[in-house]
Amino acid sequence: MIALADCNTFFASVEKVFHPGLHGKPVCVLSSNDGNIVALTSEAKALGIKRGAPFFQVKDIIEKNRVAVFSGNIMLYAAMSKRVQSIMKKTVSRTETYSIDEQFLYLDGYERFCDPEQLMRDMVVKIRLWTDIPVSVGIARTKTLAKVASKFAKQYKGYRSVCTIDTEEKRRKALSMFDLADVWGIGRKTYEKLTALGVKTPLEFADKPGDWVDRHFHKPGYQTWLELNGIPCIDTEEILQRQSISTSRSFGEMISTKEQLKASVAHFAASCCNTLRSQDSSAGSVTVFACSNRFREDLEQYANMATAYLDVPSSDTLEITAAALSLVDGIYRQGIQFKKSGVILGRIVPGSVHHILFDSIGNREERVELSRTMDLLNHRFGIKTVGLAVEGGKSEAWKVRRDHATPNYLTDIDQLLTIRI
DNA sequence: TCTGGGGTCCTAGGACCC
DNA sequence: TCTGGGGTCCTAGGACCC
Repeated sequence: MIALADCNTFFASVEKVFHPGLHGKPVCVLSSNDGNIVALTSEAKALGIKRGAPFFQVKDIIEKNRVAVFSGNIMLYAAMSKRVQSIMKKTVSRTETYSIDEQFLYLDGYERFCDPEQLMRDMVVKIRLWTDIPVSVGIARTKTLAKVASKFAKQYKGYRSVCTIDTEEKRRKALSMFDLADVWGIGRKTYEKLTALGVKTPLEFADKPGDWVDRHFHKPGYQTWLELNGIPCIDTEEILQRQSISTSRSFGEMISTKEQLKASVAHFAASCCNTLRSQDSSAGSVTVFACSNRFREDLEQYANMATAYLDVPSSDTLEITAAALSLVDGIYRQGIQFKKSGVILGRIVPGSVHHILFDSIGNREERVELSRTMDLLNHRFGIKTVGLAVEGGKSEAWKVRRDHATPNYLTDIDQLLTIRI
């Protein structure tokens, strides 16, 4: 059996930990640039606010109902996620991190000396006590069914945070009641296609013949079908090395000069390189993209991207930034109001330094050491204590807007929570 | 006025090989 | 005038996830 432990409305729950007065009140967390709603409590949902909605479109509801609003603070959420994860990892020996707020826990063997459901229930209580984060757990034979179970655990208080699908009867009942569009692996397109084919519930889908599913939905749909029928097939291996690393942002204000675009790209390239080195790896390709504001129909639309391949995989900020900047020359266009740009590093391989026989760069060790020293200074004295001059000053127009930010309570000694008595 | 970011996997089709 | 078959690798784009 496998369990999925899911933090309830995670980002909003973290904000509530540090703002205890918000208990039982509507809370929303915003995406980068305060653009969209990315997390919201049930109280906020009850007001008609939907996940993904642009902030400006629901501003009236938010102000009228005094909904608490926070700019997303991913550093804070990642730090809290680690604390929650560490409790889960101490509870079960084999776990797998699926996302910032979800963890799979392998329960095979535990039934020999305890009740797995009780084990999970005790874990949920402990997490609540130690971190104040509410968690729901679903237990079943496959990951997809465990996801279904966790939604039931969240939805119905009677389960006391843990729901188990361990019999054929429970599986069929759960799938007959579950919303087809909420099944893991069934997105908008697949849902539309299934509906058009007359399939209305996950149970009807699971009861279709396998070759019918394979013909219409190929491998991904077939895997979901197997999992819904209790046959595990979604890979359980931990992904040790990421295949790409990217940084991109929508700008606070649109920009039009090549210098500004280059400053943003240099900034994102440096950020990608930092991630690259932090996991002791190198990249073999650099992709740069930039585009205009797709919502402004009155302006000329433009989007372009370009990729450079490095002779030797590298994690050197100077080399990768230089490659990224020369790509900007190819995709920049005068007269375009740019709204977003980004850098994607690909062909990731282990190791920070690589060599070939005939190398145009002779001192790779020293150059990566220079980059590492910059990482160290920025870590010790704050982000962007040192950087490349081409990244520009602190108040660039392309910087994001964060009007409702919570401090980094857990990761910055200067931003600890202050309590007045 | 204001509309997110970071990933993975699959597939079709083109380029290339013998 | 007639112009194959089988295979691999790579890439772009789509679909999906949180």
